[in-house]
Amino acid sequence: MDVKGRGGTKTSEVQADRDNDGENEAAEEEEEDLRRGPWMVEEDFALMDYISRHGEGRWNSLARCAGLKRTGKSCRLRWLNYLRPDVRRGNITLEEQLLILELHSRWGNRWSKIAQYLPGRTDNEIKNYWRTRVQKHAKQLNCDVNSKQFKDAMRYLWMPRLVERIQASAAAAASQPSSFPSTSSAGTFSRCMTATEPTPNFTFTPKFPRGNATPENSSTGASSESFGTQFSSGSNSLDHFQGPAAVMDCYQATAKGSYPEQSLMSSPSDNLQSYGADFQDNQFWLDEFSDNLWNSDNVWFPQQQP
DNA sequence: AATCTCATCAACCGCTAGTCA
DNA sequence: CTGACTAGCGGTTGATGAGAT
Repeated sequence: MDVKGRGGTKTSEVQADRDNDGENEAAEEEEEDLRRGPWMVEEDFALMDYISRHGEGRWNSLARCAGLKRTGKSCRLRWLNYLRPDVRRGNITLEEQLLILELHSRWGNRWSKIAQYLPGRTDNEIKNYWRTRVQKHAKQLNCDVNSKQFKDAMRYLWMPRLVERIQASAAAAASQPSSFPSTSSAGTFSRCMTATEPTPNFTFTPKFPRGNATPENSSTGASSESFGTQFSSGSNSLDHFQGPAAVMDCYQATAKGSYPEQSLMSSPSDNLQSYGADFQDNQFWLDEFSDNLWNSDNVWFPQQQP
């Protein structure tokens, strides 16, 4: 990582950036104490050790007290994106892809909000996924990622295809004599998860959201009982969001040309009924797109790695 | 074997909103 | 009310590794 030699401590962290473009000597004097770039193992240990003893707190003072020559901002980011015990590493699963697509269509680039519904995943990770996979493909198709065409393609082609793959994986897993240990999660989503993760070498204990606070209007938030129940436990801003299983139901129905009685989306302007009409309008374009889609599965559905 | 290209992702930046004295 | 400070968000950058040439 490039060390630009800008920034500073405490107030100067932001202020130095804004005021002097690295020419303020006082700020520079302060910042020479600060480390930037990749974290060293010792730093990670120091941060983890401090948080395990004292918990998270005010990040700037935490950084100082832990003896870290880092900004509080940097410590916070390192903890949230990498060191937190419940951070989930590894490939984004098909189910997670489906959720990301669905939630992004609903909320746009609200990465942290989307991340709340993918326990263990960070906003950064989801954002990276979107940029590297989704935007890349939009680019290949010469259409804007925010265009109606691309969104329709996602909804009518990519997402149903994801559902197919999830089902296929689930079926394959079911036919195998328990070669994978069952996870603690119940429900459609978690059943599928085992199929795409041959080596689940982590203990998945989702916290919701961000590991501690009350989940968005959920009373069952900290429970690790079930992916599914967590998703369906919210009620406020998610409205009638039914969780991954409902997402899958919707797209199964859509793929078959029928629509569920209860829309996944609560907004009248954003429900599957209207998608049906839109679908007719865009049939021609989607047909072409579909060809492209089937010919580039490796882009849409990169191989899961062990 | 060397070099180039591309994809990925950790870490940074700027900005905004919230909190508190 | 105001200003200082902090936390958190979304956008961007750059290091790195893998695959292609």
